[in-house]
Amino acid sequence: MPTIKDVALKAGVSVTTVSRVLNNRGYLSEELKSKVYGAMEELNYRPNELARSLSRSKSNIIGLIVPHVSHPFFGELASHIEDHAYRNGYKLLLCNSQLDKTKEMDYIDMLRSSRVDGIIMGSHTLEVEAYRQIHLPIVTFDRKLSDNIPFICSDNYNGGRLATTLLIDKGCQKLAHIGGHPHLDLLSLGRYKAFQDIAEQRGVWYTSLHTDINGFNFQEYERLLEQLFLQHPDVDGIFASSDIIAAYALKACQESGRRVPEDIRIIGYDGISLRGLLTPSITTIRQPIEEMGKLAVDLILEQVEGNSVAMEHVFPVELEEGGTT
Amino acid sequence: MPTIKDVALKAGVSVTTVSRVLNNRGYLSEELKSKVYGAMEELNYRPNELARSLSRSKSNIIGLIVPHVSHPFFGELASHIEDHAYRNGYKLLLCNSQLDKTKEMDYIDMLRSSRVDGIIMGSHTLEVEAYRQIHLPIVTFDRKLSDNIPFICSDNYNGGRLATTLLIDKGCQKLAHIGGHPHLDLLSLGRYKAFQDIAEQRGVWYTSLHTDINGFNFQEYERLLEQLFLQHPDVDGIFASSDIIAAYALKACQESGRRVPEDIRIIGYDGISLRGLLTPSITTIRQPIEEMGKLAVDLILEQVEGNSVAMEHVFPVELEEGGTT
DNA sequence: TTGTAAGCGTTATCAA
DNA sequence: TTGATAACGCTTACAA
Repeated sequence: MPTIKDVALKAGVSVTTVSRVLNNRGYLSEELKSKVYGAMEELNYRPNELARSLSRSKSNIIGLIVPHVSHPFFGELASHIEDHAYRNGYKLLLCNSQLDKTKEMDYIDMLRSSRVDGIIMGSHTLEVEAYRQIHLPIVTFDRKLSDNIPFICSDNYNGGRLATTLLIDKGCQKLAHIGGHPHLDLLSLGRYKAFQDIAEQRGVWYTSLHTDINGFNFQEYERLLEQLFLQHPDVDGIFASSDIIAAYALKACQESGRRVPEDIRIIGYDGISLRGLLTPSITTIRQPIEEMGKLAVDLILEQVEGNSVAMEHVFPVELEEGGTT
Repeated sequence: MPTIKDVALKAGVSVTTVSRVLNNRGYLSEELKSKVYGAMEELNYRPNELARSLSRSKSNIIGLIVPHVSHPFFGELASHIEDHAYRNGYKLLLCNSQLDKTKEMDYIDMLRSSRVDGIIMGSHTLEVEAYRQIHLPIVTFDRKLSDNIPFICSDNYNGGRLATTLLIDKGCQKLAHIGGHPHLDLLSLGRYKAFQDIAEQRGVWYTSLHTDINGFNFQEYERLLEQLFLQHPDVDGIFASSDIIAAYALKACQESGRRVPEDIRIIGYDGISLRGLLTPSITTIRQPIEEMGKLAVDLILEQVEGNSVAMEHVFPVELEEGGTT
């Protein structure tokens, strides 16, 4: 591969000049520019980003850690993050933690070693202290790690309120909530909190199930629903904390002969675009995934530029009725 | 951030020695090792991968270009690629081309500038020549670009044969195929070819629809199905070239009062894990996505190490019956 | 306006 | 067994 030296030689100038042309710094005559560009063209020269990054102490890489990109919510989020990063001249290093502590820690180390300019955390299996040690621009999703790490989330409590209220207004009398493990003190617990509050305020019976700490296991969702219907066959309203869980709930209902929404109503959370592919399409609480992804990138960029950023970024949610309520 | 120099100073040795310890090269007394490791520990030292990469001319990064990670098939594929790369000490740079020529070309340039060790291409919107110019270890999915670029695909023709045969054996008499744009000379066209061949051999009527060149637009799938049922309301068998398209077909059937599989049968392709979430679950031709992803990484690694690799990697497919046939 | 030379943090080649 | 020192390819004072 040709280097800046080769270009300089061919153009009959110094490397400094080539570098200047490359970065458009200082006064450069048109003649000089075209001479240098010509040489680059001829040699099919591509500046070595590794060298640039080393020299500038800036890699233009953002690390993204999520549990699984194959989970539709994170897939969509990652897509938006990638696109926004791209538009800002950044590259994205993709890390699936699989909610494995070791892998997540490994990745944090790798990202630091790779001198990424910032990390977007969509997975949080470690102790708060581990994140504090990162000393790099960070943004997290759905978790408040400390007072000086910005986080992005949807208005979980309001989402939970909307969902629960809808179920009750439609006449449900025995509610169930299915969500992630509460031990992970995620902000999404607000959904559950609202569920409890509203159900109690309205005097409606409710129960709750959750995945084990590893979450995101599709088979587990099936198991949970089996369990629910075994213990409480007369549940007539389910608030699932993700559209995927809601989809499994729908499936379990259909397979057990329950009519949706006549016998039992279901509402999910997230608003993934795949929800429209089910029949009936799932009623959900939509988070603005694209805007949230964009903001994550913006917050990293702001921090990279040394600007201070707000810590709390709560996005409004919207009830989107499908056919399951 | 502390550098190797700081470690050397603190340990009272030269940087060469620290580097040796870091890379475990040559004879190193236990005493020396622990002295150096101790210093690293104390300083919380992390080797700078940018510097290492520059010096070794090897980044340990693989670039992955796909149309959209948010598409379940590519999401799963990306997950497996990521995990296998991780297990081999490689990082993954994620690029969504969105089937946009400019973006794809941009990314190829970015990846070359970033000195990635290889590129896995799951998107191909450019002319063959553009890929030939890359001069880097490459692997492609579902497309043969030239005689010396290895490719990975499933046994598309056999998959198409299995799918079509099943529909006909079950009694379908008017078949429809829905797939991607045939202009992209992808190997997945083999599915359609088999569909035609078998239908003709068996003397069954058939028609075919395809997306426009940009593909992967969920709304377009809905439009295509509307069109199909308008023109051929009596179609009783659909072979969709992806499970997602099949899911939209299922939805369209259910919404138009067609009973599946009584009135019309549907079979998809891919075997994404989300297919189980639909009711009824979709019959599909399963590709071994995990193995294919792993092989992609392995083929890059082999090339990186200078070994020659086979060019054709065709994976067997499996018919997996769900409730739509 | 252009060039020289010293970094950036490693690894690798020689000597000692 | 360890250590100077020159790369790796680029940016950036500082000079000219």
